[in-house]
Order: sequence, then structure tokens, then C-alpha cells
Amino acid sequence: MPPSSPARAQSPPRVGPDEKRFRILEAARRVCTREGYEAATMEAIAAEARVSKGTLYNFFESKEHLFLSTVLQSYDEAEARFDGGPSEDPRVRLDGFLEAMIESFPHVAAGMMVNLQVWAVVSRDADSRTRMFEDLSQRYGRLGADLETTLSAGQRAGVFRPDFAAAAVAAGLLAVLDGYVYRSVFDPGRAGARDLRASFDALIRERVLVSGTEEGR
Amino acid sequence: MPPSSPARAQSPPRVGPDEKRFRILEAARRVCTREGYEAATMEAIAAEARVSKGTLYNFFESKEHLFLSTVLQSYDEAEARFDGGPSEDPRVRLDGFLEAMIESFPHVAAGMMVNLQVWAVVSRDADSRTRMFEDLSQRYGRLGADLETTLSAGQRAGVFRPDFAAAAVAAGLLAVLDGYVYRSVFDPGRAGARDLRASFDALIRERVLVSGTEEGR
Amino acid sequence: MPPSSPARAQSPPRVGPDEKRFRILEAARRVCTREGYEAATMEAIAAEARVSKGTLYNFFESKEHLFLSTVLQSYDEAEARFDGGPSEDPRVRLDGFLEAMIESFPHVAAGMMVNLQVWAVVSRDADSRTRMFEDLSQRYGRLGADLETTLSAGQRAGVFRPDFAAAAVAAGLLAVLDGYVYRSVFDPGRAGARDLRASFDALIRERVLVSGTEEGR
Amino acid sequence: MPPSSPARAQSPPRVGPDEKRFRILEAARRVCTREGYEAATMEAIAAEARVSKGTLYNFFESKEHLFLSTVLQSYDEAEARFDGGPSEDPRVRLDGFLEAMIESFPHVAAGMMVNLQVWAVVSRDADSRTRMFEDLSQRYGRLGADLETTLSAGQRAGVFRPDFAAAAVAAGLLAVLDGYVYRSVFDPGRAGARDLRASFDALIRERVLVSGTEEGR
DNA sequence: AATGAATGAGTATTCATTCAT
DNA sequence: TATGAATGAATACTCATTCAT
Repeated sequence: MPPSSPARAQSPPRVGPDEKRFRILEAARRVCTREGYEAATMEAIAAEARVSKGTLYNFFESKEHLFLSTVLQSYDEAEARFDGGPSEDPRVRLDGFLEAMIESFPHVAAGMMVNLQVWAVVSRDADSRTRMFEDLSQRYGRLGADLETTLSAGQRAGVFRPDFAAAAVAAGLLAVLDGYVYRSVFDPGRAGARDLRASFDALIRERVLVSGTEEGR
Repeated sequence: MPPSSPARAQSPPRVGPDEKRFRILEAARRVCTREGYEAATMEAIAAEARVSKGTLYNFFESKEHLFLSTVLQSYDEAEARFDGGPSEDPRVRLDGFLEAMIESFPHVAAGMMVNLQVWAVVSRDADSRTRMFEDLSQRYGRLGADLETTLSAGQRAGVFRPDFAAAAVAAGLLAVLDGYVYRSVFDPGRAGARDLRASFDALIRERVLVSGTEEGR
Repeated sequence: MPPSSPARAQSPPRVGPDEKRFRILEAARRVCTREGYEAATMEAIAAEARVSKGTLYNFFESKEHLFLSTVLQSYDEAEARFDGGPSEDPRVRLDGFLEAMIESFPHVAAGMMVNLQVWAVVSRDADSRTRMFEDLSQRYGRLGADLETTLSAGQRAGVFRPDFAAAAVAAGLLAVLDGYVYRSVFDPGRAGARDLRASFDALIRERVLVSGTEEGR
Repeated sequence: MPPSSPARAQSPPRVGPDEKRFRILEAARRVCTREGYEAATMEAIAAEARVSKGTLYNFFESKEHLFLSTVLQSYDEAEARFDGGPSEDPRVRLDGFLEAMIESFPHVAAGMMVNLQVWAVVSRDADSRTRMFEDLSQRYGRLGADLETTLSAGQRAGVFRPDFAAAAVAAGLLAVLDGYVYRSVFDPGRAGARDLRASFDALIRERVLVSGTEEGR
């Protein structure tokens, strides 16, 4: 027997607060993508989420907090996707990273303009900016450290070439991803997942793998 | 004898319209960098440029047009800086590109948030967005084609390794730059000119140059 | 027992949206009469109606729409008043028209400046002008046709003189009213309801009635 | 020999200040007719008159004064036209009045909206309103007195019917004219010079003239 | 918890007027 | 006398936020 009262069976299916919260976040993202941050009025977001304006304020303190949550959620999602997996073979692990990035590229690219605008707004308050940028910085730091560890492990194991600076390659790899995300905004024709893969191949895989290891096998 | 025309020596140093226009553009950039696009009121920009609000509208049709001009001007400046020079040696030419990028990196990074916010605002109008993004796309296209030409020439001349896809490296090179610009916004400590150079060295120079050519000389 | 519903007796007397709408229209009329259209700021109208500026925009799309509603409402009121009644005797019916006009003259005169200024503003947009003027034209047409019908009926019945052009008299009658309204703006001392009646008597009643019918009784 | 210096014969024909003043007044009238008072900017008037904005202020103290002059000039013109002429026959004199009104009707109608808007603006200042309305009131008073004198003279001379109140007819006559001017704004199809004449005939001429005097002669 | 009418601070833009040339 | 660039006061309108129901 379901926990909800049988007497309310005829009323419309009640949605839980988590689902409503999620609906609002998605609505905010959609409206902001379509119209831009300032043009994304609380009115429009409420309509898109099919709730009232007042309900928005039951879930989020303010417009700024709502969008901050939007951004933080998108970071969490991205981080979850970017986990290279538990493999112990550095080659497999690197490949996992790269493929995860290529796969999530369209989604990340689509959300970039929202994130950037929220940065701009949040940045007006020095404290918020510091907190948000520190959070981001740490996420990038963790990801970069993971990559660097993998690369170094591969070098020690002899499956990666010894003649590259692991840290510079790890940071460069992230930069290539971000650069493509950025370019995809205005030049989607030359900055798609396929192009990203080609650059990853040319600059990362072929640079890192011991000759003959992969291609010559 | 004063440098200005003797006939008007007694009048206060009048500024020409070009100088005033420039002052307004710089003021807009500064205020937007400090406060964000929406918080950069025409009032504040006028005060920063030490002109009246009305004068802003004598030079620019609207806030949007003012910031559009700001962005276009920054693109022109960047393009001028990124010219690799006329050398015929592909190695010298590539080096010219990379050094120009590293050198102008701080300036480009500083202007990024302004540009991105203006994108977001301009994008509300489909036509403006198309025009602006087409312009950007072409600038990137020209730069990428230049780089690719240089890389291919080096391959044909035997001074660059034959085993890389010139187009993918050219596009990746631009992506590395953009990625660092992006990261510098929230993580300046790990995304400075020095870090950019390290990634360029590891991913571009060492990937592209024939072993022994440069490092072994 | 209070006159309001007992169930809500304890809450403050809430005004319905219709009453608020009416209050705003009246406030707009008053302020515009006092200060003129341009000087009648939305701020001032809101204060006069004891609502906030935002509420004005909840009821009316724009200042122009607000005043357009003001004018249309005043036309409706005037038309309702100008109905000569259902009498079948043309003399009674004509008298009804004339008396209604004389009676509503002060009210119509008071609203004239507002209406004229709104015409001027609305006329900037060709479509709005066409619509508004067509509406007015039809109202005048209806009224003129009614009058003409009454006059002709009286002629056929032998209670009105046969030697006048009904259409020209009907149109002239309306013109006399409008002319007095117009003159009352700057010359109220010589353009009051009493003067209007005198001109109606001299130009309409004595012109139209068969000699001896009224004066000779 | 012309008063202007022969030595300037080759320069463009200089216009005198009176002509320039007139050009400005005409330009103001045209722009205000087209766009309305508030939308008639000093900029637009200057352009229409082919002078600079500064020159406007050399001739008129302010926008309000400029338009006040416009209106006063139009009154002077109208008054000059409405002079019935020096005839001693009341019938000829009345006819002169009526024909002058019919003839100048289109011009008066065309200028009405400008005058009304200027009234509205000038009225914001109580003193200006009083002055302007007093002026207008006196002009109407003079015209009405003239008409009344003519009508009374005709009655005493036996060429006009004895059974009408001369003052009420005189005032009514002016009202008919004004009423048609007013209606011509929104209903030009039914308020032209021809309609005005018909109403004048039906309400004034046929009311006033002794039967057989005119038509039967 | 949900609603949406009411609020009023905040801003881009206009335009009459001035004044240095 | 003529010009037109510069000025800044003034105002319609928006929208985040509140709160009575």
C-alpha cells in the first residue's frame, strides 16, 4: 500500500518537493539559455516550471541563489561524468577521461552561456565570487591532479612516453576541452564533438602514447 | 613653441571626437569588468569617461551598441597582435604565433568577461547574434587557416614531424589558448602566461618539431 | 450587522479589481485635466489613485493605453446620456435630445481637454488614429442619424416645419453643442449651459417647430 | 539701386530676419501637425526650417514661446479673414461673415490640433493660461458683438425676422463653425466646407432672413 | 504550501537649453 | 549672428520581492 492516503486517490498525482525543485532548476536553465540571465524573469521561470512565482521563493532565497544552484548542479553533473573509472591501466584510464569529455561535450557546451552569465552576476559580490571561484578552482584542481597522476603513472609504467611534462599536458588537456566549449558557442560548425576528438587524438593521445604501443599493436 | 597649432594655443586643450570616443569605450570596458554588464549603468560609464550621459548617446545609439563597439574593437586589437609576422621559416612563424598569444594572454583574459556578457546580451536579438558570431567565426577561421598553412609548410619542408594532422593541431592550439583564457577567470593562480607557455611547449612545440631539431642543437 | 458579508467582516474592506480600475481611470482624468497629458506622469496618477506605479501597469499596458481607455469610457458615458428616450412623439424626442445635451454639457466640457490631448498622442500612430477616429465617426454618425430620423418624422407628421433640411439641421445641432464645448474651455463665462440652451432655442427649437405650436399655445 | 551691397551679389541671397522668423513658425506648425507637440522636437523644427537649433533660440525664448507665437499668429490671420467688410446692408454683411468662415474653414480646421495642444501646454502655467484665454475670449467677444450688431441692425431695418434673439444666434453661429472645425478632425468626410454651408443655410440664413426676402426676390 | 496582486527602487533614453567657436 | 556638441533633469517602464488570502 502506498504511503499516500487512499482518500486522495482521485486528486491529481502530487509531486514531491525534490521533483518540483528539479523542475524549477531545469526551467531556469532553459529560460536563461533562450533569453539570457537578465531577460529570464522570475515570472517566465515560474511559468516554464508551471508553478507560481511565490513557489520559486519557497525553494530559493532569490534569483541569484536560484541560478547559483543551477550552476552548482551543472558542475556536480559534469564531475560525475568526468570520472575516468577505476581502471588501473593508465592507458584505459586516460581513454576513459577523454571519452567522457567528448561524450559530455555537447551538454557542457549548451550550458556554458548560462554559467558564464551567472558568474558575472555572482561576481558583483566579492564574497560570493570568491566562494564560487574557489569551488570551481578546486574542482579543476581535483580533475587536473587525477589526470596528472594517471599520466605520471603511465610514464613510470612505461606505457606513456617519458618526454613530456605531465602537469602541463594535464592542464593543456583541460584547456583544449574548455577552448572547444568556448568556440562551440559561436562556431558550432567547426567546434563539435568530432573536432574535439581530432584535437585530443593529435595533441594528447599521439603525444603521450609510446610509439607502436597503440597504433603499432 | 607648443606642439598644437599656434593659432589656438590660448584655448584649453580640446579633445577630438576620436579621443572622446575612445575614452568612452575604455570607460565602458573598465566599468563592465568591475561591475558586470547590467550593473554598468550608462550613468556610471559617463562618470568614468568624464562626459555626460547625453554625450554617450551622441556617440553610440544605445548601451547595446556601445558595448558591441567595445567588443569589436577588442577583436581588432587581438587580431592585429596575433599576426605571426612575415617569416618564411615555418618554425619561426609558429614561434611568432605562440609568443604573440602568450604575450597578449593577460590582456585577452582581462577582457573576456566583458565580451562574454556582451555576447549574451546581443544574442537576444537573432540577427545581431548571427552577425556577431559570423564575424567571430571568420576571424577564428582566418587564424586557424594561417596556422594550418604554417604547420603544413613545415611538414613539407621537413622541419615539422610528418605524423600529425595539421588542422587538428591548429584548432587544438587555439583551443588551448581559449581554454586558458577561460580558466584564468576563476583560477588565475594556475592559469597564467607561464602555465600557458608550459602547455604550448608540451603539446605544440614538442609534438610538432622534429626531435633533435630544436632541443638537440 | 455590518453591510458587508459577515464571513469577511473582520478583514479590511477589500476593493475589487473593477473598482480599482475605475479609480485609476478617474485619477488619470483628474491629473490630466489639472496638468496636461505630458505633465500627468504615471507617478502622479498612481499617487492620485492611491496605488503604486506597478499596479497601473497591471491594469493598463502603457500610459497611452490608459488614456485611451479613459477616452473610450467617456464616450460610452456620453452616448448613454444622449439617448433621447423611446417616445414616439418627435417633439418629445427632440426635446429629450436637447435637454440631455444641455444637462451633460458641463461634464462633457470638463473632459474635453483630456480627450483632445489623447487624440493628439494617439494620432502619432496611424493605425491607432484610424481606429479611434473611425469609432468616433461612427458614434457621431449614429447620433446624427437618430436626430435626422426624428426631425424627418416630425416633418412628415406635420409637427415640424416642412421648410428645413433635416440632415443639415441634425448636423448643425451637434455642431452647436461641440462648438459650445470648445468655447467653454477658454470662455466659460459666455459658454455655459444657459447660453447653450439659448442658442438651441433660437436655432433649433424655433427653427423647427411649426409656428403657434409651441409659442402660441 | 537695391539697399543690399552690390559687392555681395555673388553670395547666396541673404534672407531677412522676418522671413527667417516666418519660416520657423511655419516649420513649427508643420512638424506639430505631423507629429504632435511633444514629439515636435526643437531639433526637428530646426531641420524643417533649415536653420540650426541655436537660431531657434535667437528668435524665440523657448519652445513654449515659439508655439505660443505660432498660435497667436494663427489667431491674427483668422481675425483678418473674418472681417465681414464695410457694407452697410446687414444682409450683405452677414453673408460676408458666413462666406469668410466657409472659405477659411479648411485652413482653420487644419490648424486646430496644433492650437489645442499649445493650449494644453501653456495652461500648465496659470498666468499664461489666463493671458491666453483672455486674449481668445476677447477675440470671440469682438466677433460675437459684431455679428450681434449686424443681426440687430437687420432686425431694426426689417430685413431680418424680428422673432429671434440676436445674441443667441450670433453665439450659435460661432458655435456651429467651431463645432464643424472640431468634427472635421476625426470625421472629415462629413464635416467639410460643403456641410458647413448647408448647416449655415438651414440654421442661420433661413432662420434669420424674412421669408421671400432672399429666395423670393 | 501555493498563489499572484501589489509594490517601488532602479535605469535606459530623450530633448530643451546652453555656450564655445 | 549662426552653429551644433555637450549637458543633465525628467520619465515611462520593468521586475525582484513580499504577503494577504
